[in-house]
Amino acid sequence: MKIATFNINGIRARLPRLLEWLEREAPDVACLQELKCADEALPIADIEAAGYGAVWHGQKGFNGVAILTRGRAPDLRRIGLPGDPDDSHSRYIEAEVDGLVIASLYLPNGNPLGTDKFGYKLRWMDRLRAHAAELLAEERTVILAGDYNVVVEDRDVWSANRMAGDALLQPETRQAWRRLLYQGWTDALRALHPKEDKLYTFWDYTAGCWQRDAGFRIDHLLLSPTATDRLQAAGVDRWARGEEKASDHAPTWVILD
DNA sequence: ATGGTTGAAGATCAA
Repeated sequence: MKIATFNINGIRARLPRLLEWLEREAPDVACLQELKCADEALPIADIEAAGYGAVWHGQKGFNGVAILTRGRAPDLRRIGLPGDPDDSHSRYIEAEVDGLVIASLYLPNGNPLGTDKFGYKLRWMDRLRAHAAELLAEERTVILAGDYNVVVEDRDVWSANRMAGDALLQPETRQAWRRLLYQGWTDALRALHPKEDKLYTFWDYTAGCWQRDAGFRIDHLLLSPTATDRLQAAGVDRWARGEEKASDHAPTWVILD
């Protein structure tokens, strides 16, 4: 069973890229982020024609998350993280698929530092950790997949020095990541590629970042203990980033037996 | 030196 996460950066502008990737890689589950469209504007007919069902939480202009499943629609479990009824951002959706609990999440970027955007990021991470603890307490097989906007280690970015002032690699950001992981989650890509220094999943559009492989590893799949027991493979579909009119992220995936 | 690019909205913001 192949489960992927893909920050699509505008599902309408990127629809040909999405359909091409679904056909070529045939993921059983595709967690999407940055739909950048309202609920009613999602091109569901095209997705269904490609053989996928979906649940989604859109938002006009920015954010927006979805879970696509091959053959049929997933069973929706939750839209939005608990803990802040005033949070209007569409950044979390959770569904059940073949006995697995799967979440598609778009963690706040948090830039620039010195604004409430960074505080919002850290508060959102607190809420994610609280909800993740509840999922583990259910003893279900869980995959938390998405754009975490967290550079876990210095080697997960092309230049930690040049990016030192970025919200993605602040000590507070990494501390919040570790608090989440130490509940018992496994960072699937890193677990299967412990020595690989360029497991990048994102390359900025500017300054020739893609051409000189100046990337970031920020799209992650966190696996619960019983999901980790089933982990067979993990990777990044780098080819997708090199296509015309590509998203700035590449699809990132795991295979469970 | 505060650059560079993209999408969606709309004459700017978020990334």
